[in-house]
Amino acid sequence: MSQSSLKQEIRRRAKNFQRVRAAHQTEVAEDYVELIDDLIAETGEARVVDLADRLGVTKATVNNTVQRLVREELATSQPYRSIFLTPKGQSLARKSRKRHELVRDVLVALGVDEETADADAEGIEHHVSKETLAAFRKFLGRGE
Amino acid sequence: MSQSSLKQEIRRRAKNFQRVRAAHQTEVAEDYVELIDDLIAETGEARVVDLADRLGVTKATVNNTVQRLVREELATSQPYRSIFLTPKGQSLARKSRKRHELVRDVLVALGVDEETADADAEGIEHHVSKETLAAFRKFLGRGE
DNA sequence: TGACAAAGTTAGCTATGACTAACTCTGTGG
DNA sequence: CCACAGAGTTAGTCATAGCTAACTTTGTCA
Repeated sequence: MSQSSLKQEIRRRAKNFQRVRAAHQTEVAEDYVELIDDLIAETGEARVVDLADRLGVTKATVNNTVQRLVREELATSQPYRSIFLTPKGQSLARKSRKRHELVRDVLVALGVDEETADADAEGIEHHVSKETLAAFRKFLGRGE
Repeated sequence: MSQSSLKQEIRRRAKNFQRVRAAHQTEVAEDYVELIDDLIAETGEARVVDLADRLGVTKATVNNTVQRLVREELATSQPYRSIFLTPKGQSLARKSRKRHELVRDVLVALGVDEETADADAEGIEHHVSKETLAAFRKFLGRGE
């Protein structure tokens, strides 16, 4: 490999690490909006205490994060009231859920048991590119 | 679903989120030791400046993280000298590389192009359980 | 109707992991 | 043999994301 293409390769990989780090910052938001959407569907409202229980964190942590979601215009909240999603938040929630299900289904198709597949999909889903999602859909025979 | 199994389900999912968060804390360490191992193999030594270039961060950031690796007994370093892995660090590096390659190969087998597969594997590899890795090996016909 | 439990909030702490800027050390080429 | 460029380090800042402890608000039921 030439000197210049070696440098290019190094830069390409660096960009990739940067992409992964960026994905991390969106993960939390995706997990929250998906859960908020679920809770509203299941119980009619999304409360701090329920998010805390389901995420395995304290109410204080949920509060902090919800404030970030509000700042990013993914959610709305009034003091002492339950949390709602903005249209932007809803669309992110649905996109996240679909992606989660696709990843889980691929894992199951590869022979992973359902519970493990669901658990692993939670970590994996945030790092799957559009191209890979398309390949997954094709693999499962769900159109391109 | 009964009340008690609903609660169990909630606890199970909370544990899973906690597991994913814990995985995040090991990701950085895994990326570093893998790169350090690569650099030593390729160039004979692992320098701060090369790690910084390849990870897309500054030298200061690399320094901080290397100190954490030393604290966790994954690496050793003397001031103004290059970085080495402890046996524990080497074993983590090799485990990480194998896992990365396995994930990449599965993605390629599913029809993802090589460059995308390698890029996505970087984010995904840290969230794949033993069970799923075993299923991947079986899927690729590489023994159980 | 008001006490109190449950829910929500706030304040203040920790660690990680990123940054810049300013510094020191190393080692090599003139 | 030493100047200086390049490498490494340190100090100080910021945001995220977690925690506990202490507080306030809400809403229910005796």
